[in-house]
Amino acid sequence: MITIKEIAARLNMSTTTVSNVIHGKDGEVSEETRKTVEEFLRKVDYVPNISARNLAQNESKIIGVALKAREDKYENLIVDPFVSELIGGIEETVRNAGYFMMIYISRDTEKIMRYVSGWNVDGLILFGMLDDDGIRVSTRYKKPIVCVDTYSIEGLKHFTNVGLDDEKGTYDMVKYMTDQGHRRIAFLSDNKKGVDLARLTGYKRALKETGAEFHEEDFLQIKPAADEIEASLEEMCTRALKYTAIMCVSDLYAVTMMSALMDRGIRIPEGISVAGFDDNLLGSLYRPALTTVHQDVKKKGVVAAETLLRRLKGEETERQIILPTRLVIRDSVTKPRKLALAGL
Amino acid sequence: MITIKEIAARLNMSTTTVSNVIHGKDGEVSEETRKTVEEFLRKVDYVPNISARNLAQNESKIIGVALKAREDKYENLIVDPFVSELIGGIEETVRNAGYFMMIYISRDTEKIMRYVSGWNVDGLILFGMLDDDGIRVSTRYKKPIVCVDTYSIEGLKHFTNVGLDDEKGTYDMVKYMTDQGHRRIAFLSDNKKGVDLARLTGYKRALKETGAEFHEEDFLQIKPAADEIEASLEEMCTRALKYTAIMCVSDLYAVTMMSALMDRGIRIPEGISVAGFDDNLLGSLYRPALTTVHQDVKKKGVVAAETLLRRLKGEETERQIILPTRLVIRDSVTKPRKLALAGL
DNA sequence: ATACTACACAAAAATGTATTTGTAAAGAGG
DNA sequence: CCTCTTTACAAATACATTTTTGTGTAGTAT
Repeated sequence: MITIKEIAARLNMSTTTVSNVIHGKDGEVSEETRKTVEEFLRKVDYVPNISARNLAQNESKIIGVALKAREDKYENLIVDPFVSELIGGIEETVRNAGYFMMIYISRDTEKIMRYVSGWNVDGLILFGMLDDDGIRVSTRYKKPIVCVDTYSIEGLKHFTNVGLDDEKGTYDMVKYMTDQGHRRIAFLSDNKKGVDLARLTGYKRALKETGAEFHEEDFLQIKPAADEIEASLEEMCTRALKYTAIMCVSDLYAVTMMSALMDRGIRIPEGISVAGFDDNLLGSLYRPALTTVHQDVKKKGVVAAETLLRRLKGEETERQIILPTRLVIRDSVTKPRKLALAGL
Repeated sequence: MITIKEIAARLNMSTTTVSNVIHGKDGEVSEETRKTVEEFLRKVDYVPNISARNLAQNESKIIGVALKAREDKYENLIVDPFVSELIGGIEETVRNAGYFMMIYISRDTEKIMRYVSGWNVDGLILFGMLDDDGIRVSTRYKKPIVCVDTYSIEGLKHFTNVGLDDEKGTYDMVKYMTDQGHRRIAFLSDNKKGVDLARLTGYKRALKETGAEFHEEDFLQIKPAADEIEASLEEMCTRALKYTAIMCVSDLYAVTMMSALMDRGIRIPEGISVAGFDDNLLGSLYRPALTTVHQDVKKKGVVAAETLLRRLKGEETERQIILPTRLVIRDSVTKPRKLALAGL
């Protein structure tokens, strides 16, 4: 790779002049030499060394995306459709602004932050990082941070968050179900933290408005780990018979559940109605097509990145940006059947 | 961020000594000073500046992943399940070897290669880049390149390729179908290039062995662009009636097709058998569960990355690495029905 | 006692930029 | 004609490392 220095030498001028041409500092350089240099640059196909530039300017033009891996889910987070769509949105935005995206995945937040400092990353987008440990580590980092989908109280104090009105999402959907006549509605998820908790809360609120009461047993806790999923599904299906509808915390679980139910001879939606949350390809291609709560994941990434970029330009930004949800009515929810186990 | 220089100043020693401790060059430094330095390093939480290191060593510890975006598919490539799984495999491998992954997506190969040189990327993984233009640009880059799934003759001359036995994959599946008694089998894809061509070839070969002849009309060309997909699906479904089975070039298309057919009252597999290729989550969760050709996409990424890393260590590697496929028999293919339009 | 070697560290150079400071030459204003 | 400013460029410095070369001291061999 040819360097600015070498170019300067070959043209018998100083690096300053070449650098000035490259940065289009007109007025600092005569029309004639500008042309000479520009022509030469094109001829030798000059590309500036970014490491050197970073060093000289003390900025990296890198946006870091830090993902804390969870034990039980996918062994590799990027494969999660949510994550890949999110990253897609970030990448596109960041790239168009002349930045690069660098992804860090680990369970070890310390390690993540070492990379981040090592590369002198200009700004950081956090996903799934904000447990107590993650917050402690992240606050040490003195550059702009935006996090996605965090409900950590402590985290919200420190960082800008881009999230979703999760609570309203499930509220609207469960309201839609109760309007259809459903009264016995279960909620299926694998945990009760963060996003899942918010969705659970919306479900409870809508349920309460019908006068129905939430019992702990209405929470179907699925175990997604590969060695437990089959047994878990078996249990879910038996317990599901007591309900006319299931509100699932994600499309993935909704589709998984529908398949498990159909495998056991239960028809969807005639037997049980099932609703999802996210609005993936998965649910739209499935038959019956999934009734679900739409969120624009890519946009989440775009907004997170845009917000970060604005912070990098010195602008102040909102502390919380909440994206809206929207009901997508398809075929997996209908009016309730008579209860299979009537009288329960 | 504290620098080596500052540390040296504070401890009244030279940067050389600190650097030697950091790099564990025993024998170059006394036991005592080593301890002093190590302790101090820990205390101030020193992290080396990677840009500076890159500059000094003329290596970046970055593995670039270059993806040439296609017009008609997803607006953002990372969202493609294949791509995200591939990237997942690469990221994991590369990270464990102490490298970083940097993704470049563009339709403009020139632009991609400018980034690559700018960052002084140590090695490159190419996907979908090797059209004529891409090859011209890529061969200018003088560091190791590994490409994934390329069938470009010219490309194979220049670079190591990690691919799949696509031809055998469809061959095996179509053989399985003909063994079940199918004779009229269509092939569904959106193009006839590269991977798709190889899969088409395998299909033709298996077909030929039954004595059946391939007619151009047996190739169902789907148009996946958002504004054409509906009309295209309508056409596909009508044309599909002349067959007892469809070999689809991907799980995504298989599932899309199954839904379209079922929406028109055709039962799968009783009405028409459908087979896919890739073995996604999509197909395994669908009902009827998709009979498909399995490939290990993540492994493709891992192998590509490993091969590249070996090249970086100076090892010679094979020019072509072909991963195997495997039939996954589920529920979407069964023995043929009587032909709906018998006598055609 | 002299020369050589090993040790432990320091000083300096190099990596490729950007930026700051410096400097001739030309032109303008009085 | 002298001073001041502008123009167009050059030289030097800084960025944080790594690497090469240098140096003083102590120990060892002759």
